Amino acid sequence: MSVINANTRFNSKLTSQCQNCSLSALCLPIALADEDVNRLDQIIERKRPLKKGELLFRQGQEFDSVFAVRTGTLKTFNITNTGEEQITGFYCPSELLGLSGIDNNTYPVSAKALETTTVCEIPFAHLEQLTAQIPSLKHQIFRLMSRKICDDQQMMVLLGKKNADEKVASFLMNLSHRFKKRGYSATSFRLSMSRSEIGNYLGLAVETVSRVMTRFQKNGLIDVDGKEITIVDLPEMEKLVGVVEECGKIEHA
Amino acid sequence: MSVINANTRFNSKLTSQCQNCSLSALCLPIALADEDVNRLDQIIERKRPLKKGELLFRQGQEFDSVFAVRTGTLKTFNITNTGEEQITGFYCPSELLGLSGIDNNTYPVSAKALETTTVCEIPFAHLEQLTAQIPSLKHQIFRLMSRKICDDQQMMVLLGKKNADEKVASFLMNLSHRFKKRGYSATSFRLSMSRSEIGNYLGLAVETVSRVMTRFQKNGLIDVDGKEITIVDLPEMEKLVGVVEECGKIEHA
DNA sequence: CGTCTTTTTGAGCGTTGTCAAAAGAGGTGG
DNA sequence: CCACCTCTTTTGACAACGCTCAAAAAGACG
Repeated sequence: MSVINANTRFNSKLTSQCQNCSLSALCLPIALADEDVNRLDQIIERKRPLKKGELLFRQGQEFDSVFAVRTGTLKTFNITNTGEEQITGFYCPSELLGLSGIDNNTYPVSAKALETTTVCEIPFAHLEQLTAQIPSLKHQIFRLMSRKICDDQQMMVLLGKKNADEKVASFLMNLSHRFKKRGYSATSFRLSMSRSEIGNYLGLAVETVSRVMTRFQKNGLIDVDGKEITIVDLPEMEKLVGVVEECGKIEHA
Repeated sequence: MSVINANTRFNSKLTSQCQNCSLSALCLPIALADEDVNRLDQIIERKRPLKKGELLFRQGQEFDSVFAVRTGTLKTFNITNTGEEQITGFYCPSELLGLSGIDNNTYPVSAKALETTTVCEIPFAHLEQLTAQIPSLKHQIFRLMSRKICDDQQMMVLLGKKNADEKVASFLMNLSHRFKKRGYSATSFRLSMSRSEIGNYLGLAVETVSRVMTRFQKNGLIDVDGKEITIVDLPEMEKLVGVVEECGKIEHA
């Protein structure tokens, strides 16, 4: 479980580029001119896949790059002084992680692959240079960071105000929305994280997560088969989510 | 309690400018050339003071500007679908708010003055233009947003993992650090928010906040006199804070 | 000085965490 | 391919932390 060398490229020539990447519409939801996409392409490094459990970067490590998930899932987490881990986020394909490292030039969290995962590495210094030439790229980065702030604040509402049922429902519906946006089923998907990781993330004990999910199934809200989740009663689940999810709900141009 | 007109300037010529502002070192912790500070100055509007309870901006309102607090304090909050408010942050002098509005071009939260408060309004479109001419300003904005992401994640750890004692201790120590950074006493300060607002922010009932503070006083950790707080046993308080506060602790250049 | 709000304090209850153990899933090697 | 081991998930019993309700005390404000 060592941090993989940031310089290790993986078959760079053969892997798809931004133009061909099915995620580009999500990853770059701006109308970049072809030449601009090319310029972006040139700074992006496509790394060898991470195996389950491998670290993409480590808390305290010098910040170099932000990463876009291509396939797989990652979690980011802190290690508290009592030695336990606190998960601060899960990252699905098309999503960007590492932005929190800009401030101190150090990653404040570690990022670990939950399954075999491929990412695009975007050296931030290069990206920042490029924003001087492509103003819309700059705006896009501002927006991505702003969005992250919104999302985290919704998470704060979840942690501070919601009970166990609402937390679990919100978590599942959040994943549902994210899968839907990527063109996957909004009602049927596979959890790449363990119950324990869900509980950790939601501020709940594992047992509580398990109990809530079982009860949801009994009540016909969802169907659980191990890590496979099917959302059966979408309206009722939405109702449980409750509080307005300002940032998550609104579709972005 | 209406939103004040964003165009209302307050005595713009007479109020201090960035060069003279005692907060500039915090507000602009970068070595901007004099001419650059001037350019920044020109886009900043200094608004008339907000009275306690007035809104600086309202959830759902179109995003125009970010704001730097000059004096006073603000809170940002969401209104949940059950009509209750969820406070997402408190803002002290030199701190910037409104960044979460960039993403949707809409403020996802409302901002309300907790006391008489003055702010500098920075129209974001102008600021963004200016970043094209001043790369270090652009970097500074990236850093500020990155910092906000770090801070919010620390807040997520607090809400998800800490008990009532640790939450209250963390809250007080966080304020202490912020006051210290601004040159005020780290051990003696005035809370501009009510117990109810603290509880709301920390995910605790008012009564719990009150009880914890009373107990802290009994145990010689702090001294409470209404809204006046004195931190008596700083090491013990730091110990209670517990988990590593990666972002908050490190001093920024 | 009276009224309204905020804060404090007390009592009792409920949700969720902890502990424990069984059941299930996944991985390894013979 | 099955047996075995380990890790994860589920389920149950119980306890505790923090919430709710209620009322008194202390401030704030006109």
